[in-house]
Amino acid sequence: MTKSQIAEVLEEIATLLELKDENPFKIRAYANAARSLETFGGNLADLQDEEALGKIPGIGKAIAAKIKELAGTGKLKYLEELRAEFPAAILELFSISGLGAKKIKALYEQLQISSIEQLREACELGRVAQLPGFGETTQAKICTAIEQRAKHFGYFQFGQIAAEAETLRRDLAAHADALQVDVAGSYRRRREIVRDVDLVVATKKPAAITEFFIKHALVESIIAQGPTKTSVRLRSGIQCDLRVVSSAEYPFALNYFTGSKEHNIEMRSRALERGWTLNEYRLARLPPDPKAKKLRAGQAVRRPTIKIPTVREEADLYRALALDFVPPELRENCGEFEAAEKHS
DNA sequence: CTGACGTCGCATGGGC
DNA sequence: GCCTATGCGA
DNA sequence: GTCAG
Repeated sequence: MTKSQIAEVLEEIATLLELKDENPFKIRAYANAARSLETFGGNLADLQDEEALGKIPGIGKAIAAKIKELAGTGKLKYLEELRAEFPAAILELFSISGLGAKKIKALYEQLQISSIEQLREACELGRVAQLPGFGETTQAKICTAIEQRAKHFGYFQFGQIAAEAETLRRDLAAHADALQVDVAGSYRRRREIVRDVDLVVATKKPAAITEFFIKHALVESIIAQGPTKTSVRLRSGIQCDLRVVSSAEYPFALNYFTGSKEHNIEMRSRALERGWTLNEYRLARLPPDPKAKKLRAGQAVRRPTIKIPTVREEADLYRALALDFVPPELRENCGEFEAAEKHS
């Protein structure tokens, strides 16, 4: 069994544990282990060497043993047991956007729904809307989500949507109230496959930008709309998210929404090392730690906090974290930090 | 051994 | 109609 | 379930 196949198994375990309503952190532990194994570039000569496996971040004793079993026998008792608790097809329901473990579980337990086809039928018969926690609106949304999936499987080729993305960026940028505009997300990272288009706009008039956006000719329907975040469906069928922020927040939002998730985690952790906290809006001083107090009452105990540099553009943020600028294409936490590390 | 594990915006359903 | 807890997605 | 303190 290959590394990727084993990672997929760990993903499946995470999904099945979610359906079982297991501890969310246990679920994430499996998902993290899957990701970690997948991206682990090190010399893993032997997937059966539990000791070596345990050294991979996110993989401990329990998961190392499971990987060993998989690598050795091609099977996993634990997985078989989990699978036995649900019909095999039920996992495809997770590909309907808007459906998560909780809703899928309810549909399964109360209407015995375990496939997309069964779900479509139940929606058309109006049965889904009767369930507690569901309603007419949710039922209708599920119907359109099923149609969406049939058309695109939820994925798009970069080239398929490049023209739309650029048009939106250009038209937003031409708006008098738009101070800065960029396409972020996996599109900015130039991934071949993208699931949505993420736009970030800096403005002093969020409402004006949002209104302009939802009325754009490329927008087919509105999925969600709020003061800072708006999601729409474009004519091509792809989902497009608009984030509206202030100029001061812009570099942070652009960086955050460009990702990748793994890259962001590493960025946050580098900020932490310097006594800062990084999120999609700002770099700030770490809030006072409640238990690091009490010593030397009366005296201000100061943490080795470094003064926060001003960040006006994305490059400033990398500079603040003592990194060379990392081009979006390389932001996958596959060695870019080692490469960007400034050895002083 | 024990506590943390990211966090927040939006839509919805249901109770008032 | 308003308020809030929950699920979902990112 | 994994990790750091």
